[in-house]
Amino acid sequence: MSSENEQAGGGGEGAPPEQLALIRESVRKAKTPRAKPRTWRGAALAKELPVARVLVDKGVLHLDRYFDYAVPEELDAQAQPGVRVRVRFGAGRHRVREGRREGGGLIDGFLVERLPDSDYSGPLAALAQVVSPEPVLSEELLGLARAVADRYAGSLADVLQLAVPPRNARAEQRVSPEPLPPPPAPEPGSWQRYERGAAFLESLASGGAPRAVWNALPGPQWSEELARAVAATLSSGRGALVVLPDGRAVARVDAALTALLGEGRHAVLTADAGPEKRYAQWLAVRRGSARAVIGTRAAMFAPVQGLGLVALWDDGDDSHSEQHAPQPHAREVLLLRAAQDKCGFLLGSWSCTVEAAQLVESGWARPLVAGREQVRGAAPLVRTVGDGDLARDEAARAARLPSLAWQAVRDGLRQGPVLVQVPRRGYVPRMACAGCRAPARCRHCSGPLETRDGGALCCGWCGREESGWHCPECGAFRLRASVVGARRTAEELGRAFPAVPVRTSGREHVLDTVPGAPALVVSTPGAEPVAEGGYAAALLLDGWAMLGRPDLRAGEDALRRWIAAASLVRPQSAGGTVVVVAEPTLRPVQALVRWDPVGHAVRELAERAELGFPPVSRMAAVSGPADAVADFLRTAELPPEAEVLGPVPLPVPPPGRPRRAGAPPPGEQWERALLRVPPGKGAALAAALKAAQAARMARGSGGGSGTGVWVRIDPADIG
DNA sequence: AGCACGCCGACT
DNA sequence: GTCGGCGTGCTC
Repeated sequence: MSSENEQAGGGGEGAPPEQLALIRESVRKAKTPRAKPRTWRGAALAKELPVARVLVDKGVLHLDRYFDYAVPEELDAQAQPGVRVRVRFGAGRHRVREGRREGGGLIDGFLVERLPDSDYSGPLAALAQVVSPEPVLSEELLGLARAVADRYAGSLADVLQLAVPPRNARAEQRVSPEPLPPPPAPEPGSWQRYERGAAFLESLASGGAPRAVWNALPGPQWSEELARAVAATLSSGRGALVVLPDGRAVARVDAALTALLGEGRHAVLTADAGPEKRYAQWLAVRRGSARAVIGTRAAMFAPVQGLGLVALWDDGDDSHSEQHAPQPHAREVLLLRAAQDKCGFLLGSWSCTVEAAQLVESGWARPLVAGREQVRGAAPLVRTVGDGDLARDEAARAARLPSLAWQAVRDGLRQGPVLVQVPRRGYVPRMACAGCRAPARCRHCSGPLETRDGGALCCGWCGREESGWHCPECGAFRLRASVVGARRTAEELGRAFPAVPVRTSGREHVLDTVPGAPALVVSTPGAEPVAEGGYAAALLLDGWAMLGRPDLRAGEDALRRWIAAASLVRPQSAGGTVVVVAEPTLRPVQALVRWDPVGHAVRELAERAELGFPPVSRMAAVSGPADAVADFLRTAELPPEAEVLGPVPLPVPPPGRPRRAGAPPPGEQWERALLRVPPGKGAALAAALKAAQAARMARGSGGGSGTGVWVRIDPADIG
């Protein structure tokens, strides 16, 4: 889709006569919709399809369209759709010296299409170079990138930067191995534990495109189950793609696939391989020598040939959110991909996100769940204890542990390793009702209430001050901020069991596995090692920190992390016990006890719909210096349904801390407005934001730097 | 982003 | 007259 420019480029008094002639000619020709391609003299053009439509590789939004170039005869053979090219681009090149155009820089681009003529009325510049004959940008990949750019109000070039790895000549030179013939369809194996598990595999194996939200049973079988889904898809002669949250998960599925299918059928795409190896793997996938791909989020764009299945494990893990503009989420990208390629879709997790529940609720995907007796057979016993109930035991008091928790650890250590989950530092507490601990929300827009510097209670979304707050749940008038200090508890715990080794796993040093012998394993959420034979018990100490985060997902996230830890514990029948120290009446705590993450997500979804929260409504955040945000909101032509919340001041980041994308530079005061649209209007909102951003950029209020604003669709941390 | 075009004020 | 200020708009 290239926008027609009716005016001739350049022109004016200073132009050389040759150019004036061309301008006059093009003005005359402007009435004819399709002009014959003309270029500056001297160049012999390709005889067939002499026009190349090029996507210029610049992330700037107002350049987010195609430009036509003439194909010189000598580049005719190489200039195929999908190849990387270099072109001269930039104004001020309407100078002719020695019969050749010059000026403007050489920039990279992708050749999108070859055409018989151009709808551009001016003279075309010629392609400067075909960088390599490798057609890296297929029609499918371009279509996907376009859809992702639209969904996230980003530029196509930005998305392509995520989707196509940088070229490496040596990797391109390597010969990719011949593809292996499809393997036989696998046995359903442990998929039989799920009500529709075997049918799901059969559908994949027979060329179908089933779409499922899979609530995985606790335990280590998930990676093998994913491998079987991949094998079933391969057996139908199609390709499969699995996106995983981190390197440890990739290693597990890699091992499971190798065990099931041997080497050579799947490629592993992770960021930690060097650029050459990464590109070589990517090329092997594109060339069809590996039909199955597993990897971390960058693999979501992998150019798998004849895609039959896209799968995602644990979509609630925030590492599935891309860090680079426009920050697409792997789940959303794979959704777009499944829709575009009409392939199977599998979203698996031990837990369940609200988005996953919505896919089932809307009828787009079917639930893939196990019966209650299977769940009971696989899950540990979960017990809760409020943090008021302190033990009488001296050592337990030192560790500030309730007696039930203390007993669980002591008993567990007789049988094997015991996992202790402690919160990560840096969780911001939010305001909650002092009586029932329900989160305090704004009565106008349901945003989270926060205390400002002056001590006044304000909404974090719309900025309205709240003076007469009382709890709508229980009627109490007092608020409390959540506080934590459980890391110390874990240290005390280690001191209380001096005979037992203490291992720690956390951000800096993550343990992959621990032996089955008695040990205290202290870990932050997400870093829990797998224990051989499963943990005998787990103690989840971070209730308040997890539930107190100023985030919409606090409840869902807490449940997901608890479930992830508890899934590493032996089943109840083998003595596995989990104790969670948190208020037993809270919804996520109850969901853990009943082991019902799906039910929790469904209820949460209903509540979000009622309150106008994402993912039912779609939200976007616009942040930047106050005047820039105000200007953006004034000039943007938002859809009529759009609701503007705020802007409110963002916290000023203290100096010295590394700056996050979209966050103010240290010491600077920024504001943020939230935009909200009802279901079905997300695309319109994204389009409006993209247009407004493009208009601002063209006016020179550059994006990212200077007086620009950041636009983020589906913002995280929105209270 | 660059970079030229173009329409206004000070200058040889 | 014309040199050059930077405001505006385009880049095939």
